[in-house]
Amino acid sequence: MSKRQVPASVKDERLIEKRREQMVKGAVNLFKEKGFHRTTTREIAREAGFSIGTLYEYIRQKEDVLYLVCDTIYDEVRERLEQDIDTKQGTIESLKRAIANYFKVVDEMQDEVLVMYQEVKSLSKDALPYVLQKELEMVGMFEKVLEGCVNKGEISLTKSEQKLCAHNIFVQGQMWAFRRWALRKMYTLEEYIALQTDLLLKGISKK
Amino acid sequence: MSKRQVPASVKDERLIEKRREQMVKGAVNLFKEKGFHRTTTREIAREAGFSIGTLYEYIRQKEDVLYLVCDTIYDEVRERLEQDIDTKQGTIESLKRAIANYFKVVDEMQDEVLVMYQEVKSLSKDALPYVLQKELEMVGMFEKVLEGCVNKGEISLTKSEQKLCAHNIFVQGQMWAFRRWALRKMYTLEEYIALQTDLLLKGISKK
Amino acid sequence: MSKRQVPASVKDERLIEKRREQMVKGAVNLFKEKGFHRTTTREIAREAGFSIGTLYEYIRQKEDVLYLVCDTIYDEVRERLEQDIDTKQGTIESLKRAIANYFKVVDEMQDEVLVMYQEVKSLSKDALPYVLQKELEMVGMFEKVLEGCVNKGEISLTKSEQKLCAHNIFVQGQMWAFRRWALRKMYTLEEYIALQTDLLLKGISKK
Amino acid sequence: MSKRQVPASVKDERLIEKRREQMVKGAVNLFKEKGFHRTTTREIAREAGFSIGTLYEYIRQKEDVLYLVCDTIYDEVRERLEQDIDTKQGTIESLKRAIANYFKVVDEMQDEVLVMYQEVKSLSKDALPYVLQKELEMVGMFEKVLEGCVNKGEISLTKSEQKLCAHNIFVQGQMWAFRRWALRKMYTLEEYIALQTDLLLKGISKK
DNA sequence: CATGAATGAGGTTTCATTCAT
DNA sequence: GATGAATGAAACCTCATTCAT
Repeated sequence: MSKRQVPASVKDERLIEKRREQMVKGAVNLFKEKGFHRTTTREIAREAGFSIGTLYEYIRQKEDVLYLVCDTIYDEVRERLEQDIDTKQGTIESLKRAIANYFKVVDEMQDEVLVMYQEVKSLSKDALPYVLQKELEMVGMFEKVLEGCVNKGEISLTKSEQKLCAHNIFVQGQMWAFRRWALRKMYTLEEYIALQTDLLLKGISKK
Repeated sequence: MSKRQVPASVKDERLIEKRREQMVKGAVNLFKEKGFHRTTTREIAREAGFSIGTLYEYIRQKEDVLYLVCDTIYDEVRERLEQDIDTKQGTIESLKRAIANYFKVVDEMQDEVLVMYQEVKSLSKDALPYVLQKELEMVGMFEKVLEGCVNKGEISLTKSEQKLCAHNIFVQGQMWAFRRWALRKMYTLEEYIALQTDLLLKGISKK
Repeated sequence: MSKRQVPASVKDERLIEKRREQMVKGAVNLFKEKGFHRTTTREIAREAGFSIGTLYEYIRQKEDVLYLVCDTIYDEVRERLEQDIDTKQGTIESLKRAIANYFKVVDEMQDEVLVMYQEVKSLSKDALPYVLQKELEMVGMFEKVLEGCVNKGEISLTKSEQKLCAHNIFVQGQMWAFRRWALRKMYTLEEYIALQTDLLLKGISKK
Repeated sequence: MSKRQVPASVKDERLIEKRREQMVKGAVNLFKEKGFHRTTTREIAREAGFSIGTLYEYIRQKEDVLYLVCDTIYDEVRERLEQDIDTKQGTIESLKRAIANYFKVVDEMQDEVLVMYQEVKSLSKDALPYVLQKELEMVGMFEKVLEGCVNKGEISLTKSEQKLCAHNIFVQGQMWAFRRWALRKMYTLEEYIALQTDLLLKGISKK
């Protein structure tokens, strides 16, 4: 499944990219504050720095903005993950680093993660699969890291456990954004990383 | 923080309860399908089986419906949890049962949990705290169970770990609802319960 | 043109009178504050001390309340005028007394006068004539007093001037209510009475 | 106290002026017939010749239309008064002319005057002062004329009497609009002017 | 005779989208 | 390629009135 195209009336590809960047940037700010549905297209245009007419030269519908926003955020998160993760090393240490780095990315992009997290469901049946696919790919990255560790004999997990574990890691990262109302009162980011890593590795039962 | 009151024009308390039940039931169905914002008040009224005028005899604003929906769902989930959970026993077995029961409740109420999960953020600043409070109370129940186990020496966790672990359990239950698009393809409920419980207890690192 | 009947479902005449009194009293308070259109029938019922259902046992439409209000106020103003005015005496003194008394009545009933003044126009084409008729009757009282003075040779006015002068007096009384925002800052009631009487009698041109 | 601004979404000032003119014109017609409260925003838009959406590009609330209507009418009345009145001459003749002209303006604009007269009270507490201020300015114009006459020794009035007299003149003009149901049956405009001027100057008591 | 729950027409307002300039 | 005025469907909400109890 490749990238979903959002048609524009304008031809100049360079310009399209530029305008859409402005658009997404403005939209994230607004969605953060009021959510997708309470944000108007006029506000998006104004925040992006151009007119409502221009906005519609680069999208067909309001929902396209949401898609672009989600798409952009996922791309950025993934890109930053890819830089940090070494899926081949297969050491506990590399797993820990992957988790820590991912949690840090979430922390730095918490607004974006939150927005995306809360608004994906507003995407049309048409656009949703593309975004979910991206999520699966990211989960897949953690799966790879785990697999590496298993292969190296550092940990022992069935395929099923690997997959679930990858989902857990992914969700625990998002948790830091969408449950910050509760977690932030209790932990710093570093504590959160340390605790989650520990629980993940050792479990809770006595040895 | 006690229950937040939604004022009604109608006086008969019995009737209020009955009508609101109809209302919530209808609303959940609609929210499930189209989300809060895409659902109109007229649709809610129709689905509930009465007129738009009558709807507004029992609420002041559309948002009140959302609050009542969230409130009702939380109450039901908690009620069912309370029946099943034994916070005093302090055995690993009782912890497992608590988790399994909670996950089963989430499974049975997956539509409701999903709705609530996705729409809480649409609540006004005014209503949100009441709902978050309820969530914390439920997390607190798992904390108690964990504490019981610690006290009995069955497991060893710091206070901090207990709290985080309770959050994790709670979120992993919700996960079964909000990530069913991915999880359902891989696991049955029973498998999910078994795997999560195992990971939680033993962790992933080799003994 | 006799009194316009507002039909009631209830038979007991005594009761009708009592309920309508309550109704008018409550309504005047509300109209004073928010005007006829912004006042709801429910509010009228509540302020009157009974239920919306009961209200509609004594009127057919909301507008009937307005008619009853106007009717009642006019009757009270006229009644109080009739007590004070001596149309036969024909002295300047009696004219002065009539004016002073009328202005005092307006002052005491300023809320009612204001309400009536501002809301008559909301009466239906059907009810309006009855109320205007009452107004003409009151103007007629001043006309009589003026006529008395003319007949006694105290003042000299043509029939036309008498009529207009009566209107002027009547409106200058209402003025005290509907322009109180301006007049009250400049005059006490006594000053207002004295000045208006003086201007009326002597005019402004040098003798 | 300067002009109260009604915000528009449209930027082109020329266009705003034009559209608001259409709007006010249509609204006066409708208010004349059914009053402010019984006129719908849709009707106003249709009468003005554009869509409901366009209407709301030029106002924020229905009440803004009423404010613009009142504002416009006052401005027009005043403008026409200013053209005619010579406040400096100080002759009885100029006073008579001022009154006659004012009464003629009221006669020509009787619908507008009536509308404004009956609906000002529906203005919000926010907008009312601006309109009352305009009324005071117009009263002030008559005050000036009277003052001129006093200074020239043509008439003799105390300051207090001048002020009241100005109010009387102003109200007697409006009377011709709001009591036309009674006055028109008795007098032509010319008769009304002649009689009121006469009564004003000479009073009613015998010389 | 009194009540108040139910109704739904209709009010005001918003806002995604278009299109002439 | 950019603008922003115009549109009107459709949203939320109110409230006069009815009628079964």
